[in-house]
Amino acid sequence: MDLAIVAHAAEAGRNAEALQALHPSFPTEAPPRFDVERLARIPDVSRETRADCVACPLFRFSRCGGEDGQSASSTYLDMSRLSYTTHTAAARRAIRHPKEWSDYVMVICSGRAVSSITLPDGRRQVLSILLPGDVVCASSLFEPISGYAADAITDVTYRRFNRSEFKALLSKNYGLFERLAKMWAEESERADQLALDLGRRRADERVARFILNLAERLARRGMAYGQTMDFPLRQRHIADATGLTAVHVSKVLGEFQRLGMIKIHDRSLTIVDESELRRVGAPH
Amino acid sequence: MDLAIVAHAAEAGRNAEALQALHPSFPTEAPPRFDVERLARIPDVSRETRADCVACPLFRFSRCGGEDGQSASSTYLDMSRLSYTTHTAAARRAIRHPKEWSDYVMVICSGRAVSSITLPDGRRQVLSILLPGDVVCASSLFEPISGYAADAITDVTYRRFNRSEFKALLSKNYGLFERLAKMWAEESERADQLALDLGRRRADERVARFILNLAERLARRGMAYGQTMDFPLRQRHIADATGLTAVHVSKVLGEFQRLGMIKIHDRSLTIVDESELRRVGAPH
DNA sequence: CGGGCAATTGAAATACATCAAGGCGTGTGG
DNA sequence: CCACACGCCTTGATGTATTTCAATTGCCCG
Repeated sequence: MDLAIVAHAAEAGRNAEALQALHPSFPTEAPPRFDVERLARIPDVSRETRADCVACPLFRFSRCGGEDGQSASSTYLDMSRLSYTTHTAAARRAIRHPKEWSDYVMVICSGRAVSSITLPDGRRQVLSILLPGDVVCASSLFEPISGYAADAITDVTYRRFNRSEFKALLSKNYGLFERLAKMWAEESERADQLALDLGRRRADERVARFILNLAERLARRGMAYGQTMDFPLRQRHIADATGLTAVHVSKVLGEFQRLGMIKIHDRSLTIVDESELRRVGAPH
Repeated sequence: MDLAIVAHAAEAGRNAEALQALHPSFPTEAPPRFDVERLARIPDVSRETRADCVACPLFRFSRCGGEDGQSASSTYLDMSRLSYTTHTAAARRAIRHPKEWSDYVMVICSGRAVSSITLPDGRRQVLSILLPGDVVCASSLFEPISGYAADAITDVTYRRFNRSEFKALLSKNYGLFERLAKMWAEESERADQLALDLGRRRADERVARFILNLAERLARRGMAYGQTMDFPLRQRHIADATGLTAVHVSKVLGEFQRLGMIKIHDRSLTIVDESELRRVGAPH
């Protein structure tokens, strides 16, 4: 779930040096591809934004007054009042423990993570791959929740916002609520599609769709280089996301590569034959 | 998703006879078990409510100022301004077509229905069994959506509310928004649990949990008679809800009955050995 | 009475899991 | 710097849960 606006807007009006100190890894997340024309199309915001914000993925990939034409200026300014703290988690460490009932909402700033549910016997379902700008657990925006784990895949930086502050802001700002409602709808659809995938699609379809989905989400953030993307995921992650075993994922991926549909190399993935991948990814 | 409050509150302040004319099937949904003590605990609302509202499941099963102690009075009154129309759908007919982009939000009043997504090749995933008080498609509360079907299992009555009216009301009423946020959290959790079930549980676990979930939802509405509940579902519905085939569902249900865990007879289901069913339903 | 949907049951097929072994890269401690 | 352990990926053999196919029955409804 993109709540990029929350995290980004908090950034506005703060000191660039301080930000650099807080999370030096920020600018390295994606190659700096400053799209000046696009920025110019974003009303109000661009004029008030510091250079470091432009490099911040939470800004660049937000739909905060972006292309979709939402009126964002007032929302944007209001949200800058939210306070946050910035944290890091090393690769393979927990960002959020399943039993936690936290008063905070967490947003990923850089790196990759997974959110998942695990059964006592170890079976695990990952609900989503978390990318920069994603809220760690969407339903935690309004209520403290438990039962969800979030784990860093790569080194991750994230920010914690105070939930009650956020809600207080929300109560005064219907525009923000509108955006949230849209996000809810998207989030629900993603969850429903996941159920469809897990309940009714075969292994190769699931894996193909998983890759395509990830590619699209990255592309939307400008984090894809042509048909190539960073791919730090272990096959275990893919397996838990698609409801398969890691062994079977290995076989499916191997087959995809043998058929020339994708290429995986050195922690990056290239979609070679997109149309074929889409065909396997099957009936929309 | 319970949005009972929406449907019920719309009922307030209207004429009892007119209501009876509009949906004569209302009182027949559940045996009239008027819990006077419980009603007395609901602040404000009970005093202003007509007799027919008490019989209305949208009221009786709503959490509209109910036990959970939410302050509901102002919300309740505001919502009575929403207008609606009442409709019926015969068993096995569509309530909502997948391609529909409707300006309305639909709430089930009586009967049972399913909401589902279907692939071009016919594979179908049911996302939820709709009970009285449920919003037909939660994410349609804020945005028109498509791709979701809703079909009546039994004869169904439902109401259509105007989305923009609802949103307008919402914009003026933060209390209502709070309730919605809680609903969102619950809805998300249900979706996530569904993913876990479909991705990581075996057939018998899925079926057991499906039954237990349904029983609990019905019990919460006072629509269970001891351990027995109406069970108009076809095995095809269970199959599509659990990601299995109807044939396999038949085998699992047969086994459950042979083991004395449940009894299915004459479109009703009795949980005979609840603890065993829970054991099979497996690690919480 | 006929026809279609629903449920049951058994036999065969298959998709995926489980088990097991080997290789490769990487970090780590001697 | 080497040895070693460990996580990760691959591949083949085997096992099994679930699907598919098919035949039978009962039931409801026209």
